[in-house]
Amino acid sequence: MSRDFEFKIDKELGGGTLARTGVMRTPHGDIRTPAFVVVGTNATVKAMTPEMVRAAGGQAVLANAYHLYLRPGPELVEKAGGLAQFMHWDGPTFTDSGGFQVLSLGSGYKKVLPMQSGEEPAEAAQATAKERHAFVDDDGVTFKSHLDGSQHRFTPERSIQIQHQLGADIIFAFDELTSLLDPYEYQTESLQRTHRWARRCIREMKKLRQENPAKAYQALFGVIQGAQYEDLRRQAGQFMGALPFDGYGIGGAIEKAKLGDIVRWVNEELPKDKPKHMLGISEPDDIFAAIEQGVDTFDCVSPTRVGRNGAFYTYEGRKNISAATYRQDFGPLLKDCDCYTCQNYTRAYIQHLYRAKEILALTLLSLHNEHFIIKLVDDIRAAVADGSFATLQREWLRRYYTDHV
RNA sequence: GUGGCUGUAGCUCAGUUGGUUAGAGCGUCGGGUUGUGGUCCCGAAGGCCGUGGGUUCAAGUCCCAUCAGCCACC
Repeated sequence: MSRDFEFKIDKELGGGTLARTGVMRTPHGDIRTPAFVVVGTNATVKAMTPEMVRAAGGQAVLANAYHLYLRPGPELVEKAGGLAQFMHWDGPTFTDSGGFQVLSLGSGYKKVLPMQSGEEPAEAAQATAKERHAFVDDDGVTFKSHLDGSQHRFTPERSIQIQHQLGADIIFAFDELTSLLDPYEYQTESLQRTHRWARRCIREMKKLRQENPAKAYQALFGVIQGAQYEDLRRQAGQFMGALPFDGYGIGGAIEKAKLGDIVRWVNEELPKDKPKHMLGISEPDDIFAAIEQGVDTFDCVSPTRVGRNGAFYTYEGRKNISAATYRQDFGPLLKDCDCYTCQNYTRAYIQHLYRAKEILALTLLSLHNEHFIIKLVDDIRAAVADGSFATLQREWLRRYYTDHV
């Protein structure tokens, strides 16, 4: 347990929900929760400067051990003064363990983790086997770099060592990602392995803290797996909850329709006073569902990724800037939005930039999207605090998902 | 003027010895991307195959004429 990390719950919503507001205290600043953590995998939020991330309301940034291990290497980041200093971000940072990436990037991401089922299982499984670049054994994972195909190996110890060098405030235990397509027997076997790995992560963290007291500030979050099975998720919650983690990440293969249930099962088992981070979500309905069931922080690549592909968020749903109807639209992306993009640029101009493949388009769209999602979470936090969560959820989602002509 | 080359989707081009509803890339129009490969994927629209004749059961493909562009030589 880190002595420099603290989580305090301010307000619980009650009424059959697990929603709450709180504050995470890290050595590099506080995070008011629920909070959306901005993803900066490669020690950068793609297309945005840290000042822009801050202006968009971002409180914390999450980078990735897998990517930074491959390039530029954790030694360099450590030499630079750690992740935050290296990337010029003066706030809290997270790093993910790389457990997800060694499997998802190596073996065909789309095939491993379908958020919405609807794919032919046989076909998908075949593709997974064919493209497989990663192999799991009880000790760790051997995988091939997506950059140059070179072979590497992560173990729980190695992942923690790398994250220790990267120096983020909050780091994650090394876990095994399974696919919804894996049979129950394999999910069970994998879960036991993830739990053995969790113990090894704690042991390695303890050792590193003793060896290097100056870096003892890092908080370690355990990751809950268990796929779509209630018994496995609850079992994971009980097992991991008994270990001395500073907080928990909820991960793994999650079918969209079951997201709320899965989070509830897990959070009913985990200690209430520990912070819960949900890995990789940001669709508005998912955000509401996760917060309702007690998630405190989450992260997602979506706002920047969809932005780089021309999409922008509005209260009436997601739109595409390349749409012909915006050719002569001299209004902002979103009326009454107070982000830098909407305050200064028109849809017509941003469409021109996007069609001309100008890099500023990516920046302006990413900034708006990050701001939009962050503001949504800020509004939800306020609604949890004043008890209006249910009303906000109902009205916000109805407006967003109704077909507007 | 003579000889040669080229005319197929908005653009650049493929189209076998003539053989079903003529294809690709880009562009256009629309959709997708949830612990990030500025990647990529999925749909759709769009073509009197320069024009007119001819041969043939059948012509983008072969023949003739004609128009346009390019090149070379007078």
